Amino acid sequence: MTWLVGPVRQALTSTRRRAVTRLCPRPVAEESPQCPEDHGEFAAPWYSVEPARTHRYPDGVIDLRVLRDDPDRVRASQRARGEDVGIVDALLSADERRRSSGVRFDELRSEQKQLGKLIPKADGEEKAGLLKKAGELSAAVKAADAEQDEAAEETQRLLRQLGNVVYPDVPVGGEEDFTVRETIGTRRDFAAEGFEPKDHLELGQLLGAIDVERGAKVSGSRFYYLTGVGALLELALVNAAIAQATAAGFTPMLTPALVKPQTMEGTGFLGQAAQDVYHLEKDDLYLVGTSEVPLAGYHMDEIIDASRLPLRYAAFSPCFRREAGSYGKDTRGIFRVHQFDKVEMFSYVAPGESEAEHLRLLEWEKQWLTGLELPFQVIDVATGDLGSSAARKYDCEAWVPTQGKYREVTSTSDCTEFQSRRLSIRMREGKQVRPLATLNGTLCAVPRTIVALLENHQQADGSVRVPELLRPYLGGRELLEPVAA
RNA sequence: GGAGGCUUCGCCUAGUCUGGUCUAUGGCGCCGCACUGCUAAUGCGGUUUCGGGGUAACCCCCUGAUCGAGGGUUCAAAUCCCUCAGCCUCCGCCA
Repeated sequence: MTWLVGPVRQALTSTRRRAVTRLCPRPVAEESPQCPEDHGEFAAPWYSVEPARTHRYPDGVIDLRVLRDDPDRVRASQRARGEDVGIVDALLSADERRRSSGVRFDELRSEQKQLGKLIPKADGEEKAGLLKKAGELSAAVKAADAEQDEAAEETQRLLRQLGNVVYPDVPVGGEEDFTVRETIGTRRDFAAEGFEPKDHLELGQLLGAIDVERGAKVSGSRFYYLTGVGALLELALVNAAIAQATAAGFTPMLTPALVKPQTMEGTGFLGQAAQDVYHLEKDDLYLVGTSEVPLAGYHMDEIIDASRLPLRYAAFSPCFRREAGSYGKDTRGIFRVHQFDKVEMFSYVAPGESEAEHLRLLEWEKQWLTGLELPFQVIDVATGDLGSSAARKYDCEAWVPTQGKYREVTSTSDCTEFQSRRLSIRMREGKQVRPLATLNGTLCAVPRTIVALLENHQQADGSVRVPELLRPYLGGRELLEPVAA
């Protein structure tokens, strides 16, 4: 492992009070004595963290100054999402109150500080007089402080309720109002091939790959075991996905599955999605529904030098979902489950870069699904179906023959500055410090990918053809074959 | 789970006992300028983040907050008290 040194490092860290003191980047230059460890092939950047100071002023979805200047943009976004529009005016007035009470506090506090300097120098009667005055001033300062705090909290509370401002060209409407961007791959004609396709559960049982009965016995409905080739298939998928992501320059990560409320809240999962999140009350920790959460939290309260962007991480993690709003939906098999594993991509980029990065994430997803030889379509998800953090979302939906439908297997969201503002993640560019953009995208959500693979690659005899991409990860196996009952 | 130590504006650090002179010291790093034929060296200046106000806007100016977080005592808190978090050391328990 070698290091960038000298002028290159200087160029990377050219700002005044830079966030990065040392880098351990991938390109090879010459030996440096500074890094104590060899990070190997997948070196994560090694750097000292510049913590962002916490502060009591509101920081939410958008810059309050932007809101003041162009409230109509936010109103339009809320309307498109089908969410509260009146909140914008409540927010504007709370902000007004916050600023005016802030001015009062500042003036009083300034006076108090000046007065405080005179006291130790004074004696006798003069001192008594000053103390009396200072006492009165102190009470006034406390009152003004409380008022300011109250107004700031109210502003914060309202600000946090706003969804991300959607892009103006996102299709408006509900779940069914998406637009199809493109359709890729060819759907098989099972009638022409002369057999009735089996669904993924039947196939999974034939192959000895999926056991939902025992999943239910041990853990309840929507739990399952992957057994035999099913278990091997997951490991193959995960390894192949990590390999693709790593080749594309992502840093592979294994992340915590339990996070603090602050992290969960900052990523936007405790708003409309809260009912879908598992909470461990005793410890006040949340089980993540996606590694997007720990990946977004990774740089929480940090300032990242612009030269280090984009930062790309690919995490493998378990995901937990209560599926509270989906009783009765997709109850058969492993399409919708409470626990599954997923390889997720996550990017930190400069705000102006987010749309381009979003398309890149989509391309990587398409590359993955194409490699698995699955027929799928790409949709631009409608405003009403976006998570609160997303300004736009593209889903890839794989064809599921036995359902006669395209079903979501990957999803990529451009969260613009939503998460970085809430988690206080910023970038330093020259003298400027400002929020950056975060994006996430599924590479491989294991159970759904298995559903699509089994159904699309099944043969008449119940065996399943392994796409070439996966063969090296399955010991060269070309076919998954039924096991004797 | 128990005991102790630590946490200061990139990094290291002074300051905490004895509250006000802290506008938080010094070093390193970095930025700018000067000087030397380049680099180096030296000198001088600068170097947290966030809010608000002034400004058409930038530079800039004024002002407030920020010494792990929150609360308390006080005219006044880096400094005293309480709660919590994180890190380190030791003990116990446990994959």
